[in-house]
Amino acid sequence: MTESTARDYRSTLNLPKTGFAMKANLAQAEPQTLKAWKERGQFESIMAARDGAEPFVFHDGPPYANGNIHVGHMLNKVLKDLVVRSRILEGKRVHYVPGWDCHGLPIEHKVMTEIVKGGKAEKLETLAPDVRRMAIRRECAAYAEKFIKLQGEEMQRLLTLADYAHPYATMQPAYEAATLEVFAGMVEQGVVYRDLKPVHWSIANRTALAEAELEYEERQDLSVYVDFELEDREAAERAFGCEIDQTPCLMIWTTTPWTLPANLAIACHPRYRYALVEHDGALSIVAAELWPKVAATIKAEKVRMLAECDGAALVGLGYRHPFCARSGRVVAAEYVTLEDGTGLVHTAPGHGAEDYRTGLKEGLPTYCPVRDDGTYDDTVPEWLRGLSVWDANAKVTEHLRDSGHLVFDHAFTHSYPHDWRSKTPVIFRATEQWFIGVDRPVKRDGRTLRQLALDAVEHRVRFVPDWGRNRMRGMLENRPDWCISRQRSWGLPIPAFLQPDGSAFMTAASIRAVAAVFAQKGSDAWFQLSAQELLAGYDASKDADAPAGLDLTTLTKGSDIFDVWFEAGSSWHSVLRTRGIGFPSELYLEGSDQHRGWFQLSLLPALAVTGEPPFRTLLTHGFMVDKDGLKMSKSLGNALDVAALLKDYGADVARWWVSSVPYDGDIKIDLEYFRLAGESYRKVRNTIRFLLSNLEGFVPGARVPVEPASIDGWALAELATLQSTVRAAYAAYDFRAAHVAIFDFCNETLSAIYCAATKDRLYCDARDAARRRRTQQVMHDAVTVLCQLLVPILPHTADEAWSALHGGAPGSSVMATTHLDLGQVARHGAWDAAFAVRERALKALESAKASGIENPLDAGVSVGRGIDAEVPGALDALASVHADLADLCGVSRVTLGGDGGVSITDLRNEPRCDRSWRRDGTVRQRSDGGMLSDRDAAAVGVA
RNA sequence: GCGCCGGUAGCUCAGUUGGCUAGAGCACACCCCUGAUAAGGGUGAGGUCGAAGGUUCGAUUCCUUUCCGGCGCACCA
Repeated sequence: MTESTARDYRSTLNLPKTGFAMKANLAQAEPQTLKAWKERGQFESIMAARDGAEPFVFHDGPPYANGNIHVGHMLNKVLKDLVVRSRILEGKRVHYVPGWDCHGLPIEHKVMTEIVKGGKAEKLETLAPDVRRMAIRRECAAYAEKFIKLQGEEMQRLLTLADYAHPYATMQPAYEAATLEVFAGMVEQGVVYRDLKPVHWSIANRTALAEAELEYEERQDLSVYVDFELEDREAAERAFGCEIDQTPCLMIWTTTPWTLPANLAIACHPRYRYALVEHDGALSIVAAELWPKVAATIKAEKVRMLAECDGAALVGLGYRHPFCARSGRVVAAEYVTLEDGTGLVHTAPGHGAEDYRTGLKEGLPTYCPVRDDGTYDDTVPEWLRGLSVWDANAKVTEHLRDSGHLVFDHAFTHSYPHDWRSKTPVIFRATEQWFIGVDRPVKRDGRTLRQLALDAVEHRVRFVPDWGRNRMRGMLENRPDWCISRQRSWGLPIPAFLQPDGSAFMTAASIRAVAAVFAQKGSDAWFQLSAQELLAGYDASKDADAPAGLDLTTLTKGSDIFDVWFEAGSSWHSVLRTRGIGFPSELYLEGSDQHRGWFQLSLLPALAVTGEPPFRTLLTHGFMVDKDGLKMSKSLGNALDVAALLKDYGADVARWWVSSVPYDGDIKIDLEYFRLAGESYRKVRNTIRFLLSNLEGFVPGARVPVEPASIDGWALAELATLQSTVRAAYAAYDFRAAHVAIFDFCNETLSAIYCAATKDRLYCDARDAARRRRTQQVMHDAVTVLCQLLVPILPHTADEAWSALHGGAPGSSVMATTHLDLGQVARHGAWDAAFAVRERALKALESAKASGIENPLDAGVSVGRGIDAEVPGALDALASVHADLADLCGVSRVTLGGDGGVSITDLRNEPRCDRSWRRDGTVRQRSDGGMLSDRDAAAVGVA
């Protein structure tokens, strides 16, 4: 029995064999899979297979149709796909429609930049407004179309499953019409109104500008320190708690003297200290901390600080406007800082964003005496009327100097916004805008949108993670009215008309009439048809809301468009209801920035129009940061390219990584993580490959019975547990838990334990031995279940394995199946004891290596009564699973009995089976001359 | 500046209502197998749980402060 005489039985073994390759080659294979899916009409056939099934309504938030997709899109789209696919496997019908946000400034700005670069801007200016807008819109539409196509392909390359043949786009006529229907509903509910709001205004182009159209340049302005005299000296005495012999003044600082005619209030910080100071005989109030700086700036010589008080004490004091016949009062504002100025802020609600908010809060009018050409109207003192605001700076300053209100003036250089096209400085000017009022009662039930939204967030919407509720509640409590109008070309027109007296005409019925036109011709119709043509379907006599004396022939079209968020925020109607998919949606899933964005701006219209929140669950994910926790950005150079990732690792590995990530909070992303994900993917792949390679020749038919006391029974019970764990994890959107459970099952339960333990029987038992068939049955079940549990994460690999499992049959897809019903799987109680033995045996084997027993098959394990001290009742329990105990420990045999605990016996002196390499006590020379164990002799068919 | 979230082994993460020697995977070290082989298996070494206070018999877990990072909001009169 030396090595030279050992016979080679290799050819008699059932060695693993499969066409399922070890190397996945995803970058090459996935595009082909994708092509095959498309040719087969995978999405359509899955929808057909789920025809009549219970729907799971899930709705895609539209990304902006601009640029290539980035890792943030990848995360978002893959997470969504995990939901789509896992619900389909549960038998649900998921009609998931991908969408794009098309309108808006980023595209218009990009297109305008091209036009300016191409030298076509001047020509554009010569066109009539509608013609010019159409020219811009055509370019924008083409741009959006291009990126919808590009991004759609990139998203499909991620192997996401959706109705890509029929996406929604906010610029589609049907979508636009549906958006107007939502708007009509809101008008009907009485929450839409028109009011003044300050915006960046280009005097040169007489148009409002968005932040992105501003260029900040250095500019020299006149900065002035101005005294506003208090109305009531006694009130000042009370505030400072001392006697004052002359009426003090509030000293403000501004770099825009031209806004002083619109001054309605002076803001102070309620918690700062303010000082009453005497300077060269005058008495002023400024922030205590700033006084030394101010005193130096205004070159005051004789200064004296008389008293101090908190800003809160000043609030409510009245003052006289230095040159307008009215008074103002002191208000509190948290935004007041001590960096510049005097700590008292000149407030003109018609000329500043923060001033405007303060004005709203304090009930001040949004007063703006400046007309669209930058000149004052007739509400200002006569000496200013008709004057340009730029000329007014000097004039106002002179006037203040003459009246003794000017404390100091000097030239001041600062960064100031300019119109990017005309390069002229812009001003803040209040203009008429459309708003959705969150504190106006909704006609249907009398509560306001804010109340409805807070109630929905509190009681009617589930948040994943839960803290999203707090966050959204906070935002809803504080949000101002929603300004929905923009003064741009690339967007959905607000279908308002102007009457000859300048008032707006727009009713629910008139909006619906325009919507019908848009449904046919798209919103371009607004620029191509006359007001009368647009309202052809409108009958004022049937419209109870029509204003008295309405004459349609005198109407002209308004020129505002919607805030793009209104369009996206209408998708619950424009897509879900219009397409009959279902309402409300079970789930909206976006980045946590959408608490303020899409979530909130979908919630408000839906509540106004239907009284229902458009979603039952809001799931948010965090943002990608680099491995040091810093934000991804092109300028930092730490951004990863999706196309490169797919080329290097493939979509399945990328998805495997996404599924492993705890998505609330920041998500660290780095190339290294993809390499690691690739390795753990390979582990799962190889495990499946091993299972498949041992199923060759196994014909699934009548189920082979699986005894709970066998290792196969144990594995089947583990499989059943895995299945329910992973399904529950998917149901709870806990993809990471699903990922970890699947990985641990493949790595530990299967690869380290079950596959290792069953190798011997798979290779050495007779091909059709009952024991081998039983193991194959469980392995077949395992591949089936794993494919189904994995397909949401690894759609390509799962289908590849599925095809291998079914004899390479092309055209079959796991996605067409529902989870295998494993039935009631009994769990035998003896396995806990068996694994306790295994753990001790492995440790003992490790130390036995020192005494020369290096191969576990050269060892036996004996388990005595001693084990009961550590694991009560173990020895008796082990008797029932004795048959598979040696395989479980990887040794040649296990003997039970005696007094010891778990110990290793050296079997190197016993004969070794030439075929199975085991020393199980039955090995002897057989009729063919080989040394074989009983089992192997029978398998080979020798006596 | 304000609101929300996170900071546990080299890395990615678990740690239920405060309580047995703080867990897992990867990576690492050593070893085995060579009939899953550009595979597989075993054993082991890694942590003052961001920092500082406090409550408690006891705190990674509760409270306060602080530092670092992210998202959102606001701001530069």
